Amino acid sequence: MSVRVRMAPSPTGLLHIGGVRTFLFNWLFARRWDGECLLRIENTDTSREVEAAVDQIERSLRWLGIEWDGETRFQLDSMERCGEEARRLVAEGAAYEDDGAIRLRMPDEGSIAWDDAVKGRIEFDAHELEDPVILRSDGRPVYNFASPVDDWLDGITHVIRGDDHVSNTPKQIAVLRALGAEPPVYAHVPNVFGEDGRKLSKRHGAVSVDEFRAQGYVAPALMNFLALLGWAPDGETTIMSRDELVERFSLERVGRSPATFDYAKLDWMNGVYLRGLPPDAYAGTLLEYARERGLDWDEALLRAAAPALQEKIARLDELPGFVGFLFGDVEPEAALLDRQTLAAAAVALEEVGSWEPAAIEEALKALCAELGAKPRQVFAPIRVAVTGSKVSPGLYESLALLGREVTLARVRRGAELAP
RNA sequence: GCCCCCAUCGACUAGCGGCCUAGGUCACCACCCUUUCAAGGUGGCAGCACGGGUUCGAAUCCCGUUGGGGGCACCA
Repeated sequence: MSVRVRMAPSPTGLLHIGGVRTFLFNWLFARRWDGECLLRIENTDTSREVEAAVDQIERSLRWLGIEWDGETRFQLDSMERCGEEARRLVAEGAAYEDDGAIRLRMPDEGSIAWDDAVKGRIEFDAHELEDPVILRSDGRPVYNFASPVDDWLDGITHVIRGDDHVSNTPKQIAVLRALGAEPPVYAHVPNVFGEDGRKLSKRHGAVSVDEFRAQGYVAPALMNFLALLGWAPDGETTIMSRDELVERFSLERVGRSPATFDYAKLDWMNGVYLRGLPPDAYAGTLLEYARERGLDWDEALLRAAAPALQEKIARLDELPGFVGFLFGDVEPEAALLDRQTLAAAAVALEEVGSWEPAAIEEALKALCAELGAKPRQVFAPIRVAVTGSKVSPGLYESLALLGREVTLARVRRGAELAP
């Protein structure tokens, strides 16, 4: 039997990163076993809000590189079928009417148990299980009924979901058994926590895929990081491509204890991916990000600046801080400037023949010798005058990129501004 | 309150009875490199929650305690 799983988001709010991690495990598992991965929206109504949420979910998943098979499905579409099945169960005596609603008859004796693919055997005593409502008095199915019915109808073989569903599972198994269906394999993966050990929420930082994207994380890095949250192929490997993740993924190696989301490690990993990009792919990434952020920057200039940046930033949102000076005026802090150094620098730079990094370096080195000062002393005020910041890409490259005219103007202005 | 789950460095984890003097990665610290910031290099700090068992031998198995999480809807 081939594998078939489903990603089942509810269309409320933004797609949460914890949920995405669960979806990733589903997708990885399906790809690993050459199976199918469905996308089923667990909606109970159709509205503009739902539409927007579905759109956001699909966009986020696509951006991350998690694709699904076939059309997006909607739980709402099987509502009628759920009603029919519920009435069938009543007719068969497996369920009964109660105050207009329909309840499933749970066993009075024994227990309901299953071998969870990540948590091992889980057992619930029948005495603890009350007869759950499966159809509301208004005829709409309840989640714990609609979900297993859909799983059955869709031929789902493995239900991989957050472990907050553990206590729903006996009810769903009972539904399936009453229906005469074979329950799927269940795999309950631990949830992801924020740094304070509590549920990952907004105040910990980015939580939706859109936010991670806006902060300048790249999809392969985020995928790699997410995969390692609660799963590890061994004790050594950390950087893995999409293909490698697919190849090595297994449910058996998913941990049973919850993991904490570590933003610092994500930053590091994002830097690894950014640095590993081929030069033009890197430039393309910068460009795309700048456009998404609404920065109307000159393409050629940004591309030219890319190499000077690649070793510098771990997240794309550091971009404006590093190369913004190339695309707009700067306001240097006067206290960081030095009149004498800048005046001398202006003279030295005027004499540079061909305006390129090597020649600029030569001129500035000579200036250091002339002033009898360390490069760090001489370069600091120049950097501030030209880039408006104490931190920038390499000075020679920065000046070369900026051009002779603008550079000289800023150096001279810096000399005037200096105390 | 009842039920279920979980427990290795600050974080992610490897470990599935002897390869453990507990390994890797992030973070942190120190040093090196260095025009800033990074990147890189070298070294370092740091952990089996606690208490009982089982065993020749336990991070690994069992029980209890403590701590954390989740669930107890005509929500999903």
